[in-house]
Amino acid sequence: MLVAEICANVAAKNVHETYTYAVPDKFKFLQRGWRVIVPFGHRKNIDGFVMNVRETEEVFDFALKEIADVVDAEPWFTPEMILLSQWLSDFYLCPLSQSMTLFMPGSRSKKIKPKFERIVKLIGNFDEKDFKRSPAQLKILKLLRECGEVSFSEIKNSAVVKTLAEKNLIAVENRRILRDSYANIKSVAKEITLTPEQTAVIDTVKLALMLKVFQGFLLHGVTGSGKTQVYIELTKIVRQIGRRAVILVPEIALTGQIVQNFKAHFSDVIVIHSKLSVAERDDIFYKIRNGDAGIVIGARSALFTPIEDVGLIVVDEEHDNSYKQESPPYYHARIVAEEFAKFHNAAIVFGSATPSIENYYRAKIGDLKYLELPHRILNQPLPEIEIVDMRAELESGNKSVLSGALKNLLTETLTNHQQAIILLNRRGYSTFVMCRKCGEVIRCADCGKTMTYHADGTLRCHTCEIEIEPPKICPKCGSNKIKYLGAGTEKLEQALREELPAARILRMDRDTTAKKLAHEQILAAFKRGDFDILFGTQMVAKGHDVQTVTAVGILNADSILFFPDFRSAEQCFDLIVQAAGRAGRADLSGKVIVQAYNAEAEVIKLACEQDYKTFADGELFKREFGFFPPYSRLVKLIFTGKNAAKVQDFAERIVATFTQEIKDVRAEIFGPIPASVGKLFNEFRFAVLIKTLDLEIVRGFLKFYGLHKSPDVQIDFDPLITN
DNA sequence: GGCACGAGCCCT
DNA sequence: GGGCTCGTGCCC
Repeated sequence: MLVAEICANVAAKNVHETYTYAVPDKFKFLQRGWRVIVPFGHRKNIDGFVMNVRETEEVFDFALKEIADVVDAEPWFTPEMILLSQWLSDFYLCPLSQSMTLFMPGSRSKKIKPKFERIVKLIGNFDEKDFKRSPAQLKILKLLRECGEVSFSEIKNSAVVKTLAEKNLIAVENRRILRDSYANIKSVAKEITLTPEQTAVIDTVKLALMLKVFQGFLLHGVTGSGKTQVYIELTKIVRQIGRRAVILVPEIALTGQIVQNFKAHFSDVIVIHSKLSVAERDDIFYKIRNGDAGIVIGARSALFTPIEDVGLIVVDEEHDNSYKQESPPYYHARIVAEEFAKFHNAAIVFGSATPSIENYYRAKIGDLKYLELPHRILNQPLPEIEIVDMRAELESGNKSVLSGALKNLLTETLTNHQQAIILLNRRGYSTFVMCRKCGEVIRCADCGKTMTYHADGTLRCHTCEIEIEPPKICPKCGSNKIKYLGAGTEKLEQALREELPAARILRMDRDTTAKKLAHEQILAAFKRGDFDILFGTQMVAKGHDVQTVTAVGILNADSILFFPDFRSAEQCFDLIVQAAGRAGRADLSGKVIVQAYNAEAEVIKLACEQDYKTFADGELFKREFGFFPPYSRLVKLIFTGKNAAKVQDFAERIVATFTQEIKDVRAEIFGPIPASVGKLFNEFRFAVLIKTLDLEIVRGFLKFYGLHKSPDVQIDFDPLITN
């Protein structure tokens, strides 16, 4: 009897095992990797993934059910996809179905109808004089002689097509249309002379590419040092030896530029993004499976395609937090990408102007090979940075969000017909609403975070997206002394309009980019020169390269430092250096104004000097002392439930048990404390943090107590924030 | 996740 | 005794 081990794709944390099903004769072609439909429990139509097929005489002590149907016409999962799924499930303690579902972006298995187009083609020879009395036929034949082939829908006369087909002069065939929303991006490769630094970097990685072995590199290149060109040259090498490349970027919407650059050099670039429709995704996977994609570019999800024989994987802007998935299984694309590279015997290049402290450390101890691009291309200097102390500004009577120095810089920029970028990392108008009498701050009734006032007159919670009317009197003391404090991007907008009325300004934050292509449209308009000042949240500081930007303003540069977290200094440093890096990238020199209340903070100073190594070494010293990554690995547990006391009690018992059992390795456990999002969807949340030298022991503990199967516990390996 | 099953508890 | 909720275990 032929049976199959099936991974049932149910969204249940506690279904980790595979199930045995009978394979009916009509499906005896099934193999590992196929997607099927199976009955499961009381449900008739569950997606299943075939993990194994075998012949057996075994007698089962339960009634075997039969596989009901198959989903596709070929296996969906390649061997590499299954290996990576299994690795994810072992590392992150998630059900296999969950990690395998990552390889089906968009949705569950669906029988997608491929889109076909009817094409009319010329297949025979004809003589024009034979068609004197059939002008309609002649017209079509001439059209086809000119164009080769034409879409059926363009020829409105189907009767004539039929006649010509019967004469064997033309053929009508169905061709699969591959939907690709990035198909229209085209540009021309510019002739580029590589700098000696770029050449040296390329030569080093080339060795690993030629050897077809796994090796990790950290490419530390200052902003504007030409990292993208390095990626392109490496991709050329890997394509020459017949292997493929995967290029990961933090957020595809903000990096249209890299797509453009690659498309200028290569004809077989595929772009993956999370907003792919199921149909688009199927078409793209089909192309990749056929081997028609030599280069896959995309965000995290670009790791989860059927691509084979990959020789190079690039993680661009590797320090970026969007590489961390903030929903189960909470994977970090930086970690997964490296595993992916190992399975493919590929080289992996982590690139950044501000490498993550983790990877900087690995480069220091030789775990990654360190490559450096310390200068901008064309020897353009790094921008000049000035720190403005906003407390002094306030004392001198300037209450605006714009300091005098920034206002002067912007005025000068406008006069010179150049462009400016301003970063303010809070959206909305006022970032909090407070009663001046009793000090009460309006908080979200659901999660307890401070609510933000928006210019449209609403108070919003940026975590739960709850919207309320701002209260006229204080809900606590009844006073009417309600004050709107703290500046967001909307208030900045108002200040710019009032103080620089001639400037054409453009806001970019989550509120103005809600639509699918809004990011690209905003950046394109700014690049065309339709606007003088682009301002908004940190998305204005990411990756893009606008040649005429000479001025950058960073407001509330130190605001991150008020969130006490072991990574806040790193975040602050990255933000300043990355934002400053947008200035003066072509032959125009750049100037940057950094506004801060805590202007003498060491991080601000080092960031303004762009002294990465001093900063990173100091950070390493602090982290070693505090037993934080890279000197430990973190595991965060979030316990949830409707009854706060019960949740806390359970978490406390787990912490006590851990403390007792895990004595012989260096591991520390902290908490429970109310999580940073203390309440969500009407459930209370408590955080527990584990620091360890040995993740395997922690995994063993979590598994022994079944925490990975509990719907009330979320496990986050390598969390971004600790609570 | 979704459902069946059984323990515990209240009702007239 | 019947019917309700809630916690628990299983799904091949």
